[in-house]
Amino acid sequence: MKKAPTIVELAQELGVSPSTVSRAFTAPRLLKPETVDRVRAAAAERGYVPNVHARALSTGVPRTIGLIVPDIANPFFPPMIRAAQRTAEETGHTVLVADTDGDVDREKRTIERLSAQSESLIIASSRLPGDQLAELTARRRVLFLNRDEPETARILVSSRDPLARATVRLLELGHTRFVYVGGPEGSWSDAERHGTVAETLAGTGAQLTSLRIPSGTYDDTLTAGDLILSGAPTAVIAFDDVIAHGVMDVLLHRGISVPGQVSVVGCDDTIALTTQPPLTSIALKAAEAGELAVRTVVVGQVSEMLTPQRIALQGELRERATVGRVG
Amino acid sequence: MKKAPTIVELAQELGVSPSTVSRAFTAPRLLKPETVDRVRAAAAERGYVPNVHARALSTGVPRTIGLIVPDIANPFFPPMIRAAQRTAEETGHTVLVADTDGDVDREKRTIERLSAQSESLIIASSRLPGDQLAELTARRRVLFLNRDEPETARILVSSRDPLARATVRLLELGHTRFVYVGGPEGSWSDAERHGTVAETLAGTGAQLTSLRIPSGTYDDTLTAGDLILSGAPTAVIAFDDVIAHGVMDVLLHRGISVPGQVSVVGCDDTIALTTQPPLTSIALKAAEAGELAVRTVVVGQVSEMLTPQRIALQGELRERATVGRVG
DNA sequence: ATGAAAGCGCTAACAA
DNA sequence: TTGTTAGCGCTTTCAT
Repeated sequence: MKKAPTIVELAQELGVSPSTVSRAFTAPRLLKPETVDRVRAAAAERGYVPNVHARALSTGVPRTIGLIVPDIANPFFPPMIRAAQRTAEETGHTVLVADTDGDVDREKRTIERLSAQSESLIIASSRLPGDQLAELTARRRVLFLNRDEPETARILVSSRDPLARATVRLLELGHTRFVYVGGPEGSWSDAERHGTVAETLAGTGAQLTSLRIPSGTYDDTLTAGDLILSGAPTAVIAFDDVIAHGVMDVLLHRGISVPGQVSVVGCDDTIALTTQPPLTSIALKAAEAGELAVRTVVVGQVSEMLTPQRIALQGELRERATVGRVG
Repeated sequence: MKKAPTIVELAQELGVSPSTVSRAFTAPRLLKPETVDRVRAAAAERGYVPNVHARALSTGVPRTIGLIVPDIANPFFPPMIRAAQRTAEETGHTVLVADTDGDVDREKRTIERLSAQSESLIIASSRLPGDQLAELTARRRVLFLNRDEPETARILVSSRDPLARATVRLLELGHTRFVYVGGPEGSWSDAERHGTVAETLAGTGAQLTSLRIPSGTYDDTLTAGDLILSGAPTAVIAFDDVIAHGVMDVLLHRGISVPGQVSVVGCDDTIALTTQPPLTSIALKAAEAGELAVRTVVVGQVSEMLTPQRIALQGELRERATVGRVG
């Protein structure tokens, strides 16, 4: 296997100094344009690729951004990861993705491991206790996604506005008995969604019953059918589309028509999932969050911590066919 | 921001030489056990983490494995990526995942970029022309996933055996008119599945019609409804579950019962997707492939190319409720 | 069993 | 505009 040439070899072949070769890539404006061309041409021809490790060691800044997610197989994350990687490319950064399994210990270990080789960390849906987050922020350049801890830099993929809008819409259509079917315990998203529905309904006289499908699976939603229907709801708002799908099938099995008798609203707008009739849902700004996260951590001195700020990216209501007038 | 100590600082504090600290991690058997303990304890306490860049530069082997996939958002890949990362951890390797968008140029650039910082490359569903693959294999330590190029090291996530079994089963149930609804053009999986169905049906007198939904989307499958049904099939075998789902809804819309009048078989066994009745499908060994891929590239000298070999991991037929006697 | 020293490939003062 | 030189943090002979 033929290995790529080093900067020194290239320099010798060209009869210039190593610094000249280096500068042709890192500070071309310091060189005579024709020198830059000559070096770059030779580099391209010989297949020279700068060694990231040597560069990182020399400059002290690894052009790497660590991205930690609880579960890469959760369909919410891949679009975010993609967007982060595309954005990082623009500034020559590499995104190192790691998966914690939603496990706190694993998350801690992953943070340790990635810290050592990244200039910044982006942590999604962190399960770390609040005090540890604060401590972490003080020592590392870190940005949180979907974790709303005061005094930290964070970006939230919010469904507040569109969900409030959906709830108001249901109210306008005459709905009075609501059920919120929540998802995993301790999730910021679940808390936000539940809170939004509760706040919007407060003082309207409408009744809200809440329950939770901790696993978030379709099967468990089916199992919880009786519970969901016990309050004879006219509208069901689900934590996400998978649960909403389960709710629809519970309804279907009992001959309850959607949206004729009961309206259903999902969240996440997972396109892979196609229900009959098409589910009204909320499209989240996951990709935008990934992009913004990278842009945020890439600016400024790597030796400085990120300025604490809270950015909430509002999703969009996608009105389809599962919401109708109460009747 | 307090930065992690280096090996030299740690050595000074302990009153030993840098080599001793280094050896406590890389070659503890050369040291007196009590020295090892002392160093490790101090390291843990001071939060010492070896600098991967320095290590990679010094040893010449970056303990990094590049994993290139066409689309991280394709539900087939995340489980594979997860498994690869978990396995890589065992040997202290890091998996660097990159996404090519299914674009050949981007794939080439990604290969260049990752080669420079990885000891091996695992490339899934490569779109590169055959001759370039050969050239690449000669220069880099690379393993292919789902790309069946002779003379290369490759692992194939196969559905041949289970799909042949499903086809035979349909034959036994009296089916005679089959339709294969294919997926993306040029995909190895699609070719294998189509080929398996065709080979199994050959000489049985059964009739096979084939078409393709290049986008692989649910909506486009719906649109192709007339085409799919034009041959009045009694059994439809779909490239994947998304297409199978579309086929089922096409059937549903026209009042054709499943499996009463038409049987349907999917592939991939995407659990997120739950059809009515439950879809008979084929579970693929994606995670196993990710694990095996890492184990394969991790062994041996990094300066040597991988020995060409073809490993096919057979999936499993999951018989559910969409296959029945021809009626 | 441990230390001293060289060097991995690159960048960044400092010189020229 | 270009060259020289000294590290970056670590591993690894070679000494001791």
